[in-house]
Amino acid sequence: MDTITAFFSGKPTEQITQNVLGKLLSYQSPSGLVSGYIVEAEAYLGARDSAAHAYQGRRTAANEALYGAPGTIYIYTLHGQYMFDIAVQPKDEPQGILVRGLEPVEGIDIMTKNRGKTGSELTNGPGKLMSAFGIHDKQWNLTMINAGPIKIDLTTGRQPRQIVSSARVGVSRRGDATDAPYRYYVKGNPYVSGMKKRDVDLKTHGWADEPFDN
DNA sequence: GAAGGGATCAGCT
DNA sequence: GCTGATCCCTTCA
Repeated sequence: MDTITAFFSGKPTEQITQNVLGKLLSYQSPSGLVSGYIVEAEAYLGARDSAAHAYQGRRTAANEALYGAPGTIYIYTLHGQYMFDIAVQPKDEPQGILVRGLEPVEGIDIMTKNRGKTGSELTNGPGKLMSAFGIHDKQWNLTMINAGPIKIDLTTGRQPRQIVSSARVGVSRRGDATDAPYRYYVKGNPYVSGMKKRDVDLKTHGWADEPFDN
């Protein structure tokens, strides 16, 4: 079993979602390399999760990637924005992780140009981070992570000081699972969506290792 | 700096 | 037609 398969299966999706926090997500874009540490993600638990795209086994051309092998990339649009998911659990078990926030590392100049914004506004939301990466289509939907230009580095990365869980964003009036605490984020990181300025830890950005200057 | 509402569009039904 | 796993701008503090 390769490392991607092992990382994205064999344990509860809630746990995998917490494990991706601090991992480096990168994209070798036509304009250059862009990357960032994952600081916020949500778990979607498939057929039994009333907030999930695969609730009650719903399966269409659009959400087919959720049924793929662990590590399959699921890209879909919402309100004209592109969202980035990673399918987890074995093939035909349609669970997934939505990446909602990144702390930029490489290609910050490219992301600034793509977004027309600066600072935490670069990547503090699921549509924003895709826009920052310059991804405006579903070209990589259904492809495997680490097999193409989109990669996740499972061997290095940073350690969150504290992980906070909350209800998922944008899933009001979605049945029993509406209030389930399947959103996880790095406490105090400025690139978490909706993070209030007074809750940001300017010194560490919520990481346990080396401190920041800015 | 918080809150509210319009924009926007692919993928259903 | 209608609906969001959203974003952005405007308004009011």
